[in-house]
Amino acid sequence: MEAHATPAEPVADAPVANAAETGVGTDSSASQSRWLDPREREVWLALRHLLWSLQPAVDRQLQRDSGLSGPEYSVLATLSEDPQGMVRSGTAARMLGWGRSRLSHLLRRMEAKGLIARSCSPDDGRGQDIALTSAGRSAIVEAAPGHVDFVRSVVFDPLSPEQQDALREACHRISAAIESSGTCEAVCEAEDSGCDEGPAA
Amino acid sequence: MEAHATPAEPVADAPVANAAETGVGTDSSASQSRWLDPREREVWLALRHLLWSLQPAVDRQLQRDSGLSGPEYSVLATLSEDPQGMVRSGTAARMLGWGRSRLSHLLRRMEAKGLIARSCSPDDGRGQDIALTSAGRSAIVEAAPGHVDFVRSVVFDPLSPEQQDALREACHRISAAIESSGTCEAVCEAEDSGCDEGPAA
DNA sequence: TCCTCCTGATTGACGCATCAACGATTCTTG
DNA sequence: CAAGAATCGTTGATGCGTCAATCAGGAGGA
Repeated sequence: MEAHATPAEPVADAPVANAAETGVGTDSSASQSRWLDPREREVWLALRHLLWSLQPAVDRQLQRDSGLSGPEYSVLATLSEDPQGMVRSGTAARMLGWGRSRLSHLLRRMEAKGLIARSCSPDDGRGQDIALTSAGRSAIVEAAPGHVDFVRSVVFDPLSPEQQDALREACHRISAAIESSGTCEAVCEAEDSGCDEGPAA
Repeated sequence: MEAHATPAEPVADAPVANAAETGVGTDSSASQSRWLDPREREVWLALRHLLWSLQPAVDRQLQRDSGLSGPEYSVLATLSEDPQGMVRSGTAARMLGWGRSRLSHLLRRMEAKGLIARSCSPDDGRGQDIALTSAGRSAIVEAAPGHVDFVRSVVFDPLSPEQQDALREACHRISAAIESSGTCEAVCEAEDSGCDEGPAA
């Protein structure tokens, strides 16, 4: 059921399985890291399962119903937020919390598909202005309702408001811990962005 | 701060932003999907942020401290669970909740690195037995403690036991909703597997 | 002005995931 | 036993993400 790279109580003195998968408990090894106890293990497995299934599920719904990949949708959504439907590449990368490279690769493919257009000369000769094409706007306008419906059916419908708030709080705390652990990178430099006003159809 | 493909109140009658990013509210569009209200939006953004940061963080920690990718670690962990350190390819795929193709590609690379070995003849001529090499076993044994420490520091330390349980429950519910939405695939067919006993060093 | 440094963005290489198609083997059934 | 079907695993194409290297434009100082 839970399946997935599941752990296994190794041996020795270490309480139980490691993070979520392993089976290498033993006593030797380095560190005196406390293994996860059964309860913690269940928590981690549940979270792990969510990580492995939610993102792909969202992507698949978009792909299936709108022919857009998750990242493409994110870019189009970001552009659609802007009154002009046009933002600097670097700004978009910051808003998305992505690295420039990642966005650049994606924009190349999206430009080829006609979803966005790049005009290379702003006031700063280095930047590029990314603009939503009409095809891009149609795509996002058509994809949004289904996306919202899906998210609602998958994360909101099965949770009570209290559970939703608890989830938000947990997410915030974990995210904060990740950020102060130095183990992130592009995702962390995000700054501004809020919600302007959507141009819409 | 939250940044990320953030929404934007579009226009019209629709309450607010869509799932988490968009800006294409409008009144037209199809469906009468209820947009997310501000509170829901916050929940979704927090979850979205977690999805985008936790998995990469775990992968980076593994890569940095052990030279293993996340998927590689999962495979090694799965093999290490088995007393023989050897399982059928298809079985491993089921335990991991992965597609056969995905595993096959990964195994090819792992075999090239000497982490695992494939012996092609079991009782069933189609299958392959995947075995942990000594190098593979060393790798997982060395990587596990750091992995557990990281998971502990990032998801358990910042949460009270009550919050952890609430998180588990929320994850279960969302995962269940995903599975009954038909928007998953390989991840969902998992069956058996629990925790045997770890072979360890 | 010229040189240096910083920033903005692209590129190529590589690992990774999905999808569709393909051999291969085993099971099933007439 | 001999199709035909289901299963196992691989492969190739393509999209996606990261990293390191690179090019291009702009900013500050001598």
